[in-house]
Amino acid sequence: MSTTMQPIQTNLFAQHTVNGNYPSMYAIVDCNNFYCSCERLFKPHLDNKPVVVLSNNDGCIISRSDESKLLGVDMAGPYFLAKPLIKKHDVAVFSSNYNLYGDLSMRVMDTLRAIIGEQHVEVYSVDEAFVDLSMFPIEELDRIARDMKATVEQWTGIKVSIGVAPTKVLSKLANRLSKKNKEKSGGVIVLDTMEKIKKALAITPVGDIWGVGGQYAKKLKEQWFIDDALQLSKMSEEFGRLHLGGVVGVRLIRELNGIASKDMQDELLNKKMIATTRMFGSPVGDINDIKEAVATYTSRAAEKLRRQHSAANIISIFVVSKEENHNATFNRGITHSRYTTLPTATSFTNELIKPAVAMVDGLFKEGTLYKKAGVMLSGLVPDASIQGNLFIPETKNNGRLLMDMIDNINFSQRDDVLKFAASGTTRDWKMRQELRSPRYTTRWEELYEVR
DNA sequence: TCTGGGGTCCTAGGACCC
DNA sequence: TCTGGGGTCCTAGGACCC
Repeated sequence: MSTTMQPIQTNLFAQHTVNGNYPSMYAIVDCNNFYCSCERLFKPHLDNKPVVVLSNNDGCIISRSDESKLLGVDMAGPYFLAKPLIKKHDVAVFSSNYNLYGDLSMRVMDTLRAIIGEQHVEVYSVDEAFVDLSMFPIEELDRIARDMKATVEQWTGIKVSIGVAPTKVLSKLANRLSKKNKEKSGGVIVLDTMEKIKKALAITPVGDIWGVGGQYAKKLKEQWFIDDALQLSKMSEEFGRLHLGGVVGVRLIRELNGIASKDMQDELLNKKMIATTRMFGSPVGDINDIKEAVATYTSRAAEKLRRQHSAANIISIFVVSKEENHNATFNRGITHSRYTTLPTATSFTNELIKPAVAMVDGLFKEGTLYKKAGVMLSGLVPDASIQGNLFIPETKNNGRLLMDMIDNINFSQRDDVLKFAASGTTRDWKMRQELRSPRYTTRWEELYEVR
């Protein structure tokens, strides 16, 4: 081997830089402990106090403030296991309040769009957005990122961390490091030289790379002794193809080497699948309760469907039974599912509820307890009944008007004021949400009072 | 007693068609 | 005596994400 041989990423960077600059630079803007921050925004007395937010049904912990993390409260751990610790340290606990989080998320994203321009912002999740900064000179990026952070925090009250790098995977890596050492980074890390990138890769465990989950991390360590991101970055693209999910793995290796392989995506306006699934508040053994739940989830899914002006060709439902011979560590239950291909694509709640409820009969077993059910709509196509279509009988168009009316009323109330009879009215199966905070920003009667 | 919900992308393999 | 090959669609399942 000749001594002039360079590590592979050196060569790749050399090929893909222009005048020493990188052709692309992405920022990931990530809200810190988002759900906890939202809860705190209206309860200033919780600043610097430990806070956690629970999943639906108060099952798992899905957001922790820094103080809770320090106390050792596990992420995604079951609430009941953490309860002693939470009690002992007087941690503030909230059921999730998605109306509130959705509204604050929108404000954060609108702020980013206002600063950088709509076309350069890609909303990635409720608390994260990629921002394309390729058009700015590289030496300006640190200042721009810090300005962005300060503005978002000032306008919305939500604290954010920012990572900037030539690819999305590297920007996520930078973002993670900025959070690990907030004092030093000030919540912003810019990886704008190869030296910085290498250093960052070397101190990132392979399982903390965006796109490497538990399965891959285990495999990489056990079979190839790959522990950190720098080691993985030196593997060939073919290695990625063979062992990390085909083209997904190839892209991952390239991104680690500074070659942007995940483009900015247009806002995903139309989903390809729509699901509404829930755990029950307590196990359910009555077929009529299951039918009510399925009908309700179908209504909700159909609303989502109409909101994106789609119609579904396929509806499937599933139920999860409580496992009888369960052991303590693995009690996930068994999933039973059915699907129906509809005669024509539809977005009408009543046309979807009928087959959905009918499928329950095929799945339900007397004497079994169920803990979860769900409805999925797929085979989505544009909704032909949206504009009055001459070739569709008039009754069909009336159906569309009825759906619009129901959606408008329900949307304005943000609740199920109008629903179909099949959804029932008792709802024994409803999820628990004992600890929900008021929906300050979306319900008039729950508005935050300033004194 | 008790462990969320809603998505994405990709691949393999079978069915079917010409 | 002897039975192709390529394309496309669909479904199941595995991985990942927040």
